[in-house]
Amino acid sequence: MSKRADVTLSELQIALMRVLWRRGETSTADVAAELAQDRGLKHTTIATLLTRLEKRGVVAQRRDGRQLFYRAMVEEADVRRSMVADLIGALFAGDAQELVAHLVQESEIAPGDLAKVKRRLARGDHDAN
Amino acid sequence: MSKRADVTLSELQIALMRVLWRRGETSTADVAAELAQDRGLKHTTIATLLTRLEKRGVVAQRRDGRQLFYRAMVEEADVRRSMVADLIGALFAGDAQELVAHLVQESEIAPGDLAKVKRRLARGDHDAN
DNA sequence: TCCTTTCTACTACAACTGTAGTACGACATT
DNA sequence: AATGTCGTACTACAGTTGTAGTAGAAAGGA
Repeated sequence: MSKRADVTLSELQIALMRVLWRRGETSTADVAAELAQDRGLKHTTIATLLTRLEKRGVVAQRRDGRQLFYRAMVEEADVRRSMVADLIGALFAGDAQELVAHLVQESEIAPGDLAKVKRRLARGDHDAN
Repeated sequence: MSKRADVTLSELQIALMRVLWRRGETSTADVAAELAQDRGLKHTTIATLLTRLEKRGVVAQRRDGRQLFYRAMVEEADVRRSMVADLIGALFAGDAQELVAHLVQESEIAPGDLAKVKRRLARGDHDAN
């Protein structure tokens, strides 16, 4: 009935997904090109990763000739939702306010920025700063 | 020079640590009692988990007779710091403000609560609501 | 038509995690 | 002393992740 809730991915898997989120359907080679660049991973490694994500249903593959194209089956927002919720559950007793307090205390964010974020969201501006 | 930075723990490992954070030095049996209760885990499972955390240096053990007592070697704040930083890095392009925006958009927190958190921190009140 | 390059499929392998079972020594109880 | 109990140490085993190598088909070039 609701969204496919639990999508937890590793950092590397998220990096893979980011490529697909940004570019839409992408060939293995193109994904590999970006990741191999940034992280020195071999093409076969990327191919393996993509195959596994496909097996999990996180991405879907389409074949065209001998090439495979992948596209994301989960949205970035879904992954954020479930992973943030998991973190809050595990580390902040399920209380999101505690997480915000942590961010301020650890100087991850300045107190004044809270208001800034609030204002920007109030404006319906979901992006800029 | 700085704090032992990278402490990433699984949900279950965090649950273990929470016991140690709350109770200080605790015997295997006592940790097991709490966790076995909540999660239906066997004592030997908890013992294994603790041994592994000890090997990683996350906890330290002290032997008294045939019993082992464990205590946390990392603070909860350290774990929060590194895990939150990892999450922000992986999922919010390193921008903590984006995480806060996410919390508000996904209704994990009400816009008005941002101010509330801010006020309470300004008061130096690091706990209550 | 061969040789080379390109891709995918399959296999491999070590680390880490969740979850226990078993063996064995120390203690407590008859 | 004989037994049962408690607690630790060691072993096990499947699933996931990071990382790749190799084989074999296909496509492109010379």
